[in-house]
Amino acid sequence: MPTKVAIVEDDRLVREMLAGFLNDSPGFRCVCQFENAADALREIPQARPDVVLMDINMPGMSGIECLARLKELLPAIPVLMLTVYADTDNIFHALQAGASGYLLKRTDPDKLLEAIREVMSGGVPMTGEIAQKVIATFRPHPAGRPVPETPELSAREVEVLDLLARGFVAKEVADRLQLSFDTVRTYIRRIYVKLHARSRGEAVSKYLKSKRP
Amino acid sequence: MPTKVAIVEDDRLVREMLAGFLNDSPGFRCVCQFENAADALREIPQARPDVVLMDINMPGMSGIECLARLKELLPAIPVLMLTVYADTDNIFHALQAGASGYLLKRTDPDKLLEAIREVMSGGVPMTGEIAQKVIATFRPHPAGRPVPETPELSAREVEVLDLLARGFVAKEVADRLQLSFDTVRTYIRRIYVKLHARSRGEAVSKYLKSKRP
DNA sequence: TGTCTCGTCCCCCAAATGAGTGACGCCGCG
DNA sequence: CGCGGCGTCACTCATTTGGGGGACGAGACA
Repeated sequence: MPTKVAIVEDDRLVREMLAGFLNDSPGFRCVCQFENAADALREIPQARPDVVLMDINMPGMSGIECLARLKELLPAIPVLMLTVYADTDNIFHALQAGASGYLLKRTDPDKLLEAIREVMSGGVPMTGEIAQKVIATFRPHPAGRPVPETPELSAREVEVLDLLARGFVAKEVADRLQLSFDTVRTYIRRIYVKLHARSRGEAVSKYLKSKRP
Repeated sequence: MPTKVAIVEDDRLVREMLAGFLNDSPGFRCVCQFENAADALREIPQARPDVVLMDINMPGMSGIECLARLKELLPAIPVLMLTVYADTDNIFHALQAGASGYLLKRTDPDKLLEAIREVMSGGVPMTGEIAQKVIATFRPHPAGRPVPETPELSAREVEVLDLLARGFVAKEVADRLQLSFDTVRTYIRRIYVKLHARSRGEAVSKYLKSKRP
């Protein structure tokens, strides 16, 4: 019985070429394809593929969000992320959400089949490029601790974050710290990048947790 | 030597009547008056009054914010809050920020002098009406614990807050919980009221602190 | 029975936020 | 000596938020 593959990819061309390629490869079968995350979430539980190939950049729900939700429905299903970008942030989020592998789209087709086989046998395939970034993320800089660390915020950033945690809005922080509003917003943005956060709530929560674990 | 009083009050009429009244009262002296919080913050450290009468409702910086900052500059100076509103929220914030007393403006003038005397001798004067609300705030409902409690959030509210702490925005929370966007916002608003918070950051911070003190 | 809290949803509005850019000077590390 | 990180500020834009309302049914509690 061939390995049943589901494809989630908004670009029709890429999607169909991928499906075609899989169907031409002995031992693989594309059993369903979706052009958006919502459809995928709805149909995949019925389709019961063995593995999902998921694009990250899609209009509407992102592949990472889709991955996270899919994992709630079907925790066991392996999902391979496919993307054109090798940016640390997406990698981080995808792995955190339970991705079973992370491939760049420019990966050559044979490697893709290999990766699917690998994932089916419990591996976590990723290109060397990605693997490097992954280990970099988990080992901040020097002689590393093995756990994901809070990237160290600068003193100013901590000041700002602390005030945010105490309920002040950006404008009030600016007043208090005698800074311009835009400066404070710059800090907040940098904090988000460092903490992999997207909102006040997440930043504050990670900040507090890093203080008292 | 008379007690030196500073007045912060935007309403000119009220301010001057108050000053006049104090200056007519033996043992009291209004040494400075300000029509806004910013001026007060700038001048009060120089003027060195014995006590500050602070209005809450002022355009621009509120009396509570002014109080908080003043306390950073001069932690020892007693500040009496004067307000027309007896709403729990302002009381809560003012006391938290270090107010030494909380009077309603409709308090009769003699009581005001008495309150100033009381504050000067280390007391925390407040009208009975206020005092009631204060104790109510510190003792949620039944047979009370003496410490300020996290008002218990409902199960749904906790669910929402938890997702907020994990970085989801209201819309995403709605999707995840299968609720309408407006419903989620209603929860968030109720959470703010219960937690005396004004933002994601403050709510999340109080929530996490209540879980691990 | 009346009054409350919940859970759910709806509307409006002004202000705050996030995101994307861009810029400039300073400092430290290689 | 350049490059990156930091601190500082500016501008634009769509979206989200916070803060007001109001509404209705289901239970709880009195």
